[in-house]
Amino acid sequence: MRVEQKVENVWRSNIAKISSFVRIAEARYFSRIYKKAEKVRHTSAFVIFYLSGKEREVAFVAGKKVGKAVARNRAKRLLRAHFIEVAPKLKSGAYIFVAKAPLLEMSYPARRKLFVEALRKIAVIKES
RNA sequence: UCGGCGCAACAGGUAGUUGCCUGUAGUUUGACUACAGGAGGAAAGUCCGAGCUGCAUGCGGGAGAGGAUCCCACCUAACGGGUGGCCGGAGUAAUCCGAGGGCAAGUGCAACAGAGAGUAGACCGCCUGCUAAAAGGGGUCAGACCCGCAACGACAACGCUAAAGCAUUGUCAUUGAGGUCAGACCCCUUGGCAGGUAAGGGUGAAAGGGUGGUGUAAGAGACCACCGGUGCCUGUGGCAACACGGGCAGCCGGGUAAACCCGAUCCGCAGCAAGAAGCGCAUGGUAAAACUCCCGCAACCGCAUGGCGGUCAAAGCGCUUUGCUUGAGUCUAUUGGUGACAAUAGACCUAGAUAAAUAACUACCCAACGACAGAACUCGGCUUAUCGUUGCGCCUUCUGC
RNA sequence: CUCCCCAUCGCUUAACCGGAUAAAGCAGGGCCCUCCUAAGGCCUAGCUCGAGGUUCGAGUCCUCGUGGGGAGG
Repeated sequence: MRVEQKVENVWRSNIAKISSFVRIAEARYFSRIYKKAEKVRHTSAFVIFYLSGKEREVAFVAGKKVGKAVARNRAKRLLRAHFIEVAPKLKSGAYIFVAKAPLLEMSYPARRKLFVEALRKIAVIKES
């Protein structure tokens, strides 16, 4: 219930909207998704956590291992850019993408292929 | 020209597709549309200085603790920053570098080596005196002995001669030089003892001014000349640091304060996770405070009232709003100044996010995938990281003409 | 974001007020001992986070950087 309330607040304040997905901003909500994630997909460049639900929520994370501030920002932007491409096809629920260091060294086709394949493996892309 | 030095600017661009943040306006108001704007020279490290905000009533002052700075003048809101100079060092030069007060206030430290390491010091050396019955060398003197030599004399023998005499041999005596032995005296060297001496050697990172002379037993600032340095007085130039001189003085008092410390100057402390407001939650009568202390004034409270004592009532948690971007602002021109910078005029508004916005992809340009790298309250600096491109000014050991 | 600490062989610690060839234990390598191993004995390699500065001399003092750690919602 508490989490739902937080989500309401986020909605009301009208911040951080990406392609009809709302950004996740609450630290406790993050750890909740990490623990209860229904599907977790590891790749060489990033990790995906997915928890199904009515709302459409997303977050992009880059830890200190990725690099300095510039590298972390770029990693999150790359993940966000790929996410926007496939966002309309995704099922509703909470997504968290955690970047890893090798992401920055990959070329665009390789990144895109890896991203789409990973989402398809956990079966969250609606077949249309 | 090669090479080098200094200063400044830029930090990929263009087009298309899909997207992000903020503001303004509009609409069918939890959204959408249009327009405008949207990281840096270091945004970094957090090393300094401020603004701003608070810190047990406020204002003012003082002391202590603690910290910082240290040639001079100027610039600046301020600074430990900058500019110009001084001094010292590097370089042919342009130019660059320097935490650059005080160890002739005190206390401490200097391993090893060395005689001695801070009121200096005698290891070698140099010099003086004493010692010697010690050792060696030299000189003088007189003596004893020795053997042969030389000279001269006496005697004897033999030979020659008429004789004087000559020659040879032997013995003795004298003299001379010589050798050996022990002795006396003197000198030198070595040794021992007592001193003198800091010129020289040697040790060390460092040995208590340097060079030459006088002087002395040998030496020494013991004395003298010149040079260096220190202190005091003083002249010229400079705002000053200081520079160039003159005179006097004692003879010279080494290094280390990024050792304790002393002196002068400056600083109250904490930080936007400061602080303020709203809504909600759940407690609570003791917890919470930002270096310590003193004085004065004012306000208020209490009391036993010309005085004495005192001064917080909330702190917390969750969310939202605010602080939050117009400011010691930026650009241009002119003037003043060697310069940092200042003044005047005009123009401009230039990110304010909050899991945190500038992106992804395609094509082309260029030698280049492009360097270092992402605002988080805001400024002024410093330091560190950095692929390159361009412009301006300057130097001349070297390369070429 | 702000404010503080720390750094010595592979690991855990020493090194006094600046004076060494930087020390010890464990771990490593070699040899001895043993039928073999363990234990034990002997020997051995390996370190002051990096760059400057102060000093005659720096692990120690100072500055800058690097890498760790902590506190504040």
